[in-house]
Amino acid sequence: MQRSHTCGELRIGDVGKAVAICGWVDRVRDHKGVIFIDLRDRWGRTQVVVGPAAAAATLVAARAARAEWVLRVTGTVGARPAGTNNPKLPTGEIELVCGEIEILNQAETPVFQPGAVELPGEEVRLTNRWLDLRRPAMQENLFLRSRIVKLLRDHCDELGFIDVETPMLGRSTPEGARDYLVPSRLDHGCFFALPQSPQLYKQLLMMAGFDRYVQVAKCFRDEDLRADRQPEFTQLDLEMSFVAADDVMGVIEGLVRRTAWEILGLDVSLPLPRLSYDECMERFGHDAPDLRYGLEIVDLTALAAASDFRVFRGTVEGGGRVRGIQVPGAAARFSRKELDDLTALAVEAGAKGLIWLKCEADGGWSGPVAKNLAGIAAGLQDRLGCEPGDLALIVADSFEVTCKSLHALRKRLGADLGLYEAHAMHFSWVVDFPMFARDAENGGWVAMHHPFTAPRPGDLDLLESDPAACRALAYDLVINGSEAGGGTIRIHDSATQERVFRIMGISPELARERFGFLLDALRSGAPPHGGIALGIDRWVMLFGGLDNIRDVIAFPKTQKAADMMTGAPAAVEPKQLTELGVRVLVPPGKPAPP
RNA sequence: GGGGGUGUAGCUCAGUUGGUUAGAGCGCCAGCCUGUCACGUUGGAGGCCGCGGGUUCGAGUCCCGUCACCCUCGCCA
Repeated sequence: MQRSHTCGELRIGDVGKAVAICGWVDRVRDHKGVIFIDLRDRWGRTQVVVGPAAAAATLVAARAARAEWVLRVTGTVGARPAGTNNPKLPTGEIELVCGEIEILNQAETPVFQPGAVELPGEEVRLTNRWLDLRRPAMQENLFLRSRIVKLLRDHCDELGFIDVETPMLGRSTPEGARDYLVPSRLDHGCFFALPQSPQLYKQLLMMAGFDRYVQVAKCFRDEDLRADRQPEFTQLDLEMSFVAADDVMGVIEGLVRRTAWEILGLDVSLPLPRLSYDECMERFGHDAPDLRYGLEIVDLTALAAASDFRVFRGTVEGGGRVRGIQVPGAAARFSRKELDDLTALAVEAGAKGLIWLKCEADGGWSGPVAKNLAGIAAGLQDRLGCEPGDLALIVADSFEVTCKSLHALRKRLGADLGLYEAHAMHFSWVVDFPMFARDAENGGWVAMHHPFTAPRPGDLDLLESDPAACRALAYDLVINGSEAGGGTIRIHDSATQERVFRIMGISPELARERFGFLLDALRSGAPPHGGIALGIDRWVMLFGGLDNIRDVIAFPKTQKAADMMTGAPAAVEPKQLTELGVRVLVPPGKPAPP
């Protein structure tokens, strides 16, 4: 070992010890007679002091040392002189009185200093990720991630789960997200797909009798990115046999409770609240509602039907809905421009407009259309629970549009009005999802979760007669308005599976070709089973109080799914393409690497 | 693919109504400094104003296009 201690380890009790530490030069403060060097490593920072009595070579090295040089320093731990302690550092009561400095490596002037106060732009951080990852904040994020992953694994291990790895090179299936494809060298024109999730493999492990499977699984989806979405991401994927939804949810609740306690010291009471999908859409307009604050949606359709206001009447007569939210005490807080911004937000979500009403001191409404609503003024106040000073925001449109726009407004207001504590955590389940949703492209039915989801036993009869009404044995874990996990009980008999395929327009022949192995396995003794996958990146982000998934991923991708550090994706040698039987239609602008 | 934001020194940013030589802080280089810890202090170097067109006597500033990064809608079983 080149070092006896780390840079975060030495304390007042170590005074007098001869030690050796290694690390990066965080800062040098050269006072001519005495030179201070802050040496930094993963564990912390220690001040090295080089006095005028130091050996000539040591003085030369200390004067030469620059930011991010890598040093090995030997010397004696000394107590700092009275009045020079640094209470900001855990090592602030001691310093390493320098004996010798060994320069392990020099460093060019860094593009930015990991210890700097100002955070560089993300482009700079991503191109120089190794520097960015030297920053204590980023190191903390990755430590947190490591702790959470270990905790999840330990918990599953204690519950008897077996960790099984599944292939990365699999078969493309048309369902779901766009696949990342890998061309086959031995079979030109054929491609592997990187897994969007190990879904079928883990079901087959149940059919193989493994009973309880878990994997920290890398997943790939070639879709556009978001602040909380990367094209490659990590799931805690698990599956259990002989279970009902409650059993799977129980395991996850144990994980939630343990993680919240060990990471945040938070005592989460179980069971977690459960909301049905329908209730979520009615009360919050979204299937992953942020329950850290109120601003629930109120239905005003019946009231609107009785009004003279043409917009309301027309919407109701057209089968639409009139819904709104009451924003307590907000009437005075929003200027005309800010209300215009809120309107723009609603319009962006598809609404034709936003009706805003301010509840005045005399109890009446004011606002652009207040006079049109005279007839139902009292009714509105009653339904919305508005008092003087409150603001009411109302959208009249189809149910879907009222959901989308009011959800957007709710989200904006919750954040802007500071309706929740910065560190608040709220965990809940959303259950009773519909089995199917309409395909936006061809109008057919598509699986809301995935095509292997079991319908509620009581809804089996609805499969063909009324697919829209059929509910699934599905459950999503929601943390702070973010989908942090989702799972289902799976279909475990081939007959039901084939029925579900058929509803989604997958013919028996197509089903056999693509999922023959699954249907065969289902017919060869498949136990009832179900499972869930947790988005680990999101978990770490949420438990770390962060708002960006890239900060919990060591080497993330940009919005164009590029790696700014390595330059991936990049062109390849023509020879490689020939070997793979691949021809590029539109060559990229950048030259192939040498 | 659509909407929005950003792009000026190594980094973070300012830059007025289009007007002379584009500034600041940090960092860098050099000098001074024996108790600092975001050390202090004096001096210095450092610019394709993302890129390409255009308007103009004159463009960092106005117009058009384009690229990159970020947020967002679509998309994400």
